Amino acid sequence: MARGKVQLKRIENPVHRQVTFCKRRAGLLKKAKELSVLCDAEIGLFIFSAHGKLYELATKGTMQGLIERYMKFSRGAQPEAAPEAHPLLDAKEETNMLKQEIQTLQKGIRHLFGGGNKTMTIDELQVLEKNLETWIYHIRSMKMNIMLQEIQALKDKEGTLKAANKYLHDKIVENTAISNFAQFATDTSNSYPLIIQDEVFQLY
Amino acid sequence: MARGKVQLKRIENPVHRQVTFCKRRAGLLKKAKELSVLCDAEIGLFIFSAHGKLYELATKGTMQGLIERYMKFSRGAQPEAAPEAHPLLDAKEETNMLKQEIQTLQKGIRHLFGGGNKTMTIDELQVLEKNLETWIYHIRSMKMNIMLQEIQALKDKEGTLKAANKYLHDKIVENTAISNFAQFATDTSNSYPLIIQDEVFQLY
DNA sequence: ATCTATTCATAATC
DNA sequence: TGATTATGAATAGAT
Repeated sequence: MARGKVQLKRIENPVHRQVTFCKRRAGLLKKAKELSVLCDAEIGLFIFSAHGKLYELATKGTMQGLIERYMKFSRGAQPEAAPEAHPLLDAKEETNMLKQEIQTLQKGIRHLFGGGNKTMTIDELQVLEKNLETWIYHIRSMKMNIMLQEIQALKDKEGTLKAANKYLHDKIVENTAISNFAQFATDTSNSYPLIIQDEVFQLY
Repeated sequence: MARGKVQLKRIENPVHRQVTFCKRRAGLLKKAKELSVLCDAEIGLFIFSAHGKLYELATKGTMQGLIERYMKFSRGAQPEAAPEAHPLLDAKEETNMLKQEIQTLQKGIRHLFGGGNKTMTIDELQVLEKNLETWIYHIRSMKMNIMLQEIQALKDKEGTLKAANKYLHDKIVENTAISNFAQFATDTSNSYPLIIQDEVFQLY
């Protein structure tokens, strides 16, 4: 924020990191108190430093009380489903946070594909590369999830089919035994196939 | 903070209070995230608005996990006041994390590609992943090029400096030989250094 | 810790 | 609400 724009990544120099941690921690606690006073809000905040030290703020009563209130609140909204709802997170905030990243990405993409004439610095490229790697990671997670779901669905379907198959097979054996008792146990090479094509069953 | 110094007391005008609450809440959450990223800290933050709405941030894992850590930390040996929900926590935690990741990803992609609201299929993801890999490849090439250029520039500069250095060294030897012929070839240990600091030459 | 040049956040305004 | 802008705050880097 001063004398140099901040990079939104872990500060590698441990001295700088510690100093920044002290300063920003103080700033954050101050801001939290201000918000609580100005707007009549209850705020619970705890910060674990990288080395495990705890700093906390509870603007009303104790942290315990606030945590209990939090528990009650978030339990209430626990039951599953509601896939398209965005109950807690302010979508706008998240969007704004993403905007900066996306701007960098778009700048990069424009440069790569749109003939943008502005040169990117190596730092910008570094940021862009890191973002892309993150995106790929997310995408791979999503793909993995989708594939796992599909596998599960296929397994379920397989189970259903096998059950139906067995049922039909039994039925056929039974019918065959009744209608043509003479052939019983003489020729299995022409028996109905154990595996039946999926298309036979219109499951859905 | 702007256009008027802030009074550290509850804002009485409800409209102003609401507006300020929104803005400062966003700012506080942002600052908390920044601190967490920059300084490698874990932060839990929850805000109850005056009307009871909850806003929360957990920088690592879930708020549940952070609260548990907080509990352990702040009261090492007290009886459990939160008896609920120990067994399922891990699975739920993982699920919640994935959901959040996916939501973030979807929002980001929506923005990245111009605001389409569609959910992505696995094929689309495949395409996206491939594109991202291509972009990363391009970016790495660009970085490589820039670095190679810089290396070449440095080599050029080195060459220039060495040439200048040699020229000056020759000059000095020549002058020494002329002005103090008696010392010629008698004591080389005090001769001028072959390597001269870069600062001597103001090349630009 | 203190100082200062900058960037950032945001109160007021539209 | 969503922008815009002027200004106060926060703070990165230097001392």
